[in-house]
Amino acid sequence: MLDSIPDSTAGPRDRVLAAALELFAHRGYFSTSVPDIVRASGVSTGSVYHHFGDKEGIARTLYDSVIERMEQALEAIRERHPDTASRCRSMIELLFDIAEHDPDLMSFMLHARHREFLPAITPVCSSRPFQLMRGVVAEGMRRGEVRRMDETVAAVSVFGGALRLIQMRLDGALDRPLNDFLDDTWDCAWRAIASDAA
Amino acid sequence: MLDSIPDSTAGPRDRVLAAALELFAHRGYFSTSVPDIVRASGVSTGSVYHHFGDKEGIARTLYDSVIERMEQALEAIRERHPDTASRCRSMIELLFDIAEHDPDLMSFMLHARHREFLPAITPVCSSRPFQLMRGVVAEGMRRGEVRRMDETVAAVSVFGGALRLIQMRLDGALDRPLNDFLDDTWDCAWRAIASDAA
DNA sequence: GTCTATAATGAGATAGAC
DNA sequence: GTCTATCTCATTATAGAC
Repeated sequence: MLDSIPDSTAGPRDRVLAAALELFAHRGYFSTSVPDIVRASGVSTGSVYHHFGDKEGIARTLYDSVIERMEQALEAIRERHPDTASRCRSMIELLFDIAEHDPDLMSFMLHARHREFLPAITPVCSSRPFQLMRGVVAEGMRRGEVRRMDETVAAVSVFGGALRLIQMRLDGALDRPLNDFLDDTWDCAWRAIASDAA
Repeated sequence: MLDSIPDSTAGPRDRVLAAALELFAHRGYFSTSVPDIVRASGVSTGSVYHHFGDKEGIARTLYDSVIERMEQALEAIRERHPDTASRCRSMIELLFDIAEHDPDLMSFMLHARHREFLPAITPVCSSRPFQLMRGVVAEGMRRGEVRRMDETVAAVSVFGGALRLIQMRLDGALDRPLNDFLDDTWDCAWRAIASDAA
């Protein structure tokens, strides 16, 4: 699993990141001011600017760390599972777990409009974690586990439902935990792209 | 189809809305200042505030209009098509068309973080258009056209892939028009939820 | 209803002591 | 490295003539 960013005991850098993640996830980047982060983290303005340069630097650091940890977790799944179906299922399970266990992290990663405040960022869909997920599906297609079709369509079709469900959960539109829906979600996801042979 | 909001010939109200839609879609709500809207619309600050009260009022008006037109278009599809499969397929087709023909509108409707600037708004997933889409799927389940499962899961599974693909297209991560992917997308979407009997 | 000019606020960022 | 005090400036919003 992903480790959460530490909060109270850690150094100022991590305290700022933890506070920023929570504030960004709940109010959004633009509705969070640097003074808000200063208050919530207990770190002074000067220290914040010393470590991160500017407000955007906080968001960038957070984004990079989130993306990297996500990628590692997905890569670990890819290595542990040999076949495409169990890889994809485990990835959906991971996403559900993170969304339940660390909703702020998932919220920041998923629905934050990063382009609005991180000008040089690549679109979420092109980020390395998503590319990795797409790669798994593409490999499944070469192996005959996934039906022949456009690779992008296959990738969005197998993960799109789960991502949408996560978004609903984060928005408070779903009362029960995501795990309750895992079996149904996975059934739909795999039917969408599974090879007819299998 | 949805009518675009008028731009140059219309009254100040519509000019402001058209300019705001474009600016919000491209830069986001928070990166768009009222002076930006004033410049782009050619309507004065005073007039803008006279009509909309405040900046949020512009976004709210836009949001309501977008949601309502969307709902009407979806409802028209529901009335025109008797069976669940052709209803869902037409809805995906509609979404693709809007995303290609009026990307600003789709962008504002889909990826705008409305909660960040419209405090009282209901989550996108609970908006009436989405509820309508969900209702169509639920009806299909009662009729036996859609497999028995959680209704929410069925709804996100049939539309999730298409929505994800639209997001990629809006983010510039997809070079070809969405229509090129319609058949593959629909095939996946319907396999995900179709009753085994059919 | 529409406009220009302006007020008031709070933001991001810096200076400089410790 | 950390802090407080402060600067600068763009933003939202208003006032009041026409």
